[in-house]
Amino acid sequence: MGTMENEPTHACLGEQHAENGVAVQLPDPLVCARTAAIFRALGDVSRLSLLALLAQREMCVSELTEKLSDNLPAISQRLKLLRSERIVRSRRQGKHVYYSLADNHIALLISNGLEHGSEEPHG
Amino acid sequence: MGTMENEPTHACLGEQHAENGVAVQLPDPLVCARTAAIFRALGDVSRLSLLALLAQREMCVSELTEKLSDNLPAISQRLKLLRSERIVRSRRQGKHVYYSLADNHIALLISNGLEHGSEEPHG
DNA sequence: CAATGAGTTGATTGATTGATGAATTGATCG
DNA sequence: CGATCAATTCATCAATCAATCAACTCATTG
Repeated sequence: MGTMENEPTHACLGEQHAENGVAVQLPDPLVCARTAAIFRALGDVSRLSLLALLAQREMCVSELTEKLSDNLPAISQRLKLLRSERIVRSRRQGKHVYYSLADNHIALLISNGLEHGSEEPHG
Repeated sequence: MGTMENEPTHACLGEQHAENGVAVQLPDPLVCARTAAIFRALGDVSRLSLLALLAQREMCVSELTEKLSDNLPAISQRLKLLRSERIVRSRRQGKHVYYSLADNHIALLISNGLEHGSEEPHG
């Protein structure tokens, strides 16, 4: 819109904000982007349910379909998205394609999240 | 399997899927829903950048606005959403409202995520 | 109590995104 | 090879979501 580039609408006029003397460092935009992408991928009930199963053991698409009482193309779509974010890995064996969590870091992220979700009293 | 209700489009016909003999337990839908909501809230670059700042120390809305070079209403909106998910807490002091991460569990979730996002080579 | 600065709320709009089902590929076996 | 089961891909449509800005609240100060 304006030629005024990036002018903040509001700001504490002239106030010094380092009240406690501790300077903060801006997060790396690239790191934030990658991390947010992962969180976004985990932030869907269907996908998270799927991952909660894969956190227990490797499973093929049809078994996931069966356990989640959903249709196979839907599961496959979700797995594709999760694989594009390197959250799951796939391995073909005959007619079946087996999926598992990509690494232990992801497994921890998921179990920590689920733990938090379990503990929450309510709201 | 009795009636036609909820018939999956595809399934491994008659195959036994517990090849390794380990039964999986379905995740609690309520836990999944709450956890997914938290992950979804973390899964946005603007919100995550904001949280990365709050992970360092408590800050008021204007300081966040300044550090993130954004406009105040936008920041406030994001904080509102994060507060509704109990990810941040707010505390008023005079004209200023100070925000911080809601609890240590959330702080860990965020720092673990960012750590993962830093390590990833790329693709 | 008027003025000002800090923050919130509400409504609208544009962009993402997830669900769905048909068509396609890949693999095994008779 | 042709049949069949497993899985992926593609395109469309509806629902969700984030940005934006004006209007409003709340607290302080002159």
